[in-house]
Amino acid sequence: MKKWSVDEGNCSISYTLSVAGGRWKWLILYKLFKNKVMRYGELKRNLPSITHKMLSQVLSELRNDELIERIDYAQVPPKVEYRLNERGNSLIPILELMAQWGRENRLSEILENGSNDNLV
Amino acid sequence: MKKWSVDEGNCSISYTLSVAGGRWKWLILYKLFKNKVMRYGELKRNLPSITHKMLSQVLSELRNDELIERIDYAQVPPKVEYRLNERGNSLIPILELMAQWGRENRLSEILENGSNDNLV
DNA sequence: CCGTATCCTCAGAGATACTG
DNA sequence: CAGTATCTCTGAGGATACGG
Repeated sequence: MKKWSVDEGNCSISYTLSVAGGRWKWLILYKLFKNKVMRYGELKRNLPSITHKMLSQVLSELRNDELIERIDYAQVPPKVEYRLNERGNSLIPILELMAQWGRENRLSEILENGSNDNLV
Repeated sequence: MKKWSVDEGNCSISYTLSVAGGRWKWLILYKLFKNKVMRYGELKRNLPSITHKMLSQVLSELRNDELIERIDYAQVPPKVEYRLNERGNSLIPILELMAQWGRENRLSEILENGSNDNLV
């Protein structure tokens, strides 16, 4: 059985989750959306608790699912950039709503433990 | 380390994912949105590959995160219903976009293997 | 700097049985 | 019917090293 079934519940939302689900994908897509284009190491630094292996694995999956584009400058030392492609860009409305919902619904926690400014 | 960090990347989208992330939550929220109110067994039947334990665990988490409401009719045999509460309803725009994106972007696969009608 | 391969661990998910 | 507890075990994910 495939872990993130494309058809679970005969529901089109399952397909969306099958390409963008999991712990990291939405987050990475959002980072790429906000920064337009990012290098591998830049992404890594922006996601403190992702591991090397995880990041390259997830980037590879996103590429296979045709959501991002990989630009290899074929130089030494290597320089590789990632950006959303057209299909990836079509997810932006979802990303923006998710971010907006997060901002609005964290209010309670912010009131508890103080400063959580400068969130993107 | 908490698995779905609320703050990963200092990004408000992380909070959204911390309450609605994972393999099942968006899907369950979507089912509740479409059907307004569902019994436990009804949900179970609608999600073929979720296990008994998983479903009750996830429902419990959604309840703890104040996204759904549990109505116990306190009768024998038991009858329990679930529905989105107000906070849960505020996720509907996201759910609708996800479903829409899924419908539109599955086209390629549909063209390959034929009939995929009647998807919600 | 970027990416992959290998090994290994442990937490998450399944199976099953039990209770109200 | 709805939910919990226990036990087991698999495989996702971490650490590490190597390679282009």
